[in-house]
Amino acid sequence: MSNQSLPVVDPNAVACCSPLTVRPMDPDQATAVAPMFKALGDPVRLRLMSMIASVPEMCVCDLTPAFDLSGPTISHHLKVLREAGLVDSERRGTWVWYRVKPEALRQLGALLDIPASRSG
Amino acid sequence: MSNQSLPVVDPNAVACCSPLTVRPMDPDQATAVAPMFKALGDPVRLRLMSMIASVPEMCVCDLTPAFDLSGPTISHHLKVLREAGLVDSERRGTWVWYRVKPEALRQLGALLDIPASRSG
DNA sequence: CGTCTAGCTTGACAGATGTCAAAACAGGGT
DNA sequence: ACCCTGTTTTGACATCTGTCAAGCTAGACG
Repeated sequence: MSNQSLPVVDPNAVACCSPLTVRPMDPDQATAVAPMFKALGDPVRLRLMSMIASVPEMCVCDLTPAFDLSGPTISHHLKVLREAGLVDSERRGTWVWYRVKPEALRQLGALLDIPASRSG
Repeated sequence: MSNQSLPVVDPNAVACCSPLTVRPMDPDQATAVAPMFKALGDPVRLRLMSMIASVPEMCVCDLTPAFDLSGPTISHHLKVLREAGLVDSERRGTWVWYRVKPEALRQLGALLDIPASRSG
């Protein structure tokens, strides 16, 4: 199989991530993306996300004590972020480390972009 | 009262809207912003938002028929978007028109920005 | 005033969500 | 083998959410 005719930019991907302000989202894309926004729609998860995003990676053992919440609850919120595709986790020895998935952040950011032609 | 010593940029506002990736959000900001993400965290509302954002303003009468949902349900979702501060509505005669609030979109977009220094 | 249309509010209900306690699981150290 | 610590899973429960039907309000037009 040759890759000689692969387009440089997948046109589907362009439609997929063009800003909200450019064209109405099709229902499938909305269904795909909504869980990411939903995952960020809780104050605890938003803080978890920003704590993880502020550093290369973060141990659960450093996340949990920042909240007045039980370990299982933090674990639950981390699972929601993970299943939304916003973060990845990896166990190394005793501790579990979380990292953001920058491409997910970029996709959401792209959706919220306001093109220069609409900045009024 | 003179305004001679007003800072050009409110330092609080900077802290308020610096990207997630720059520093952990403080709990108050997370509580303030999460409802906006939450409002976008439903496929119907995400589509409504993008339909409204794609044009200067949009009549409810043109939004409702785009969904297989009752009028009250659409009205409910529009109320959620309105109370999250993402859109404004105005009645003019028979119809009600919805507009996006660009500054809200910009605030969320800014939070998701990935600074050039972190683009790896 | 009466009536028609557009949109919102209320009430009800099934299903989802946030939380914790208890139990289970994973590694490390003794 | 045993326990200790860190993390996740399970089960339970109160609250929140998405949806619709029915009723209500606002404006246009006779």
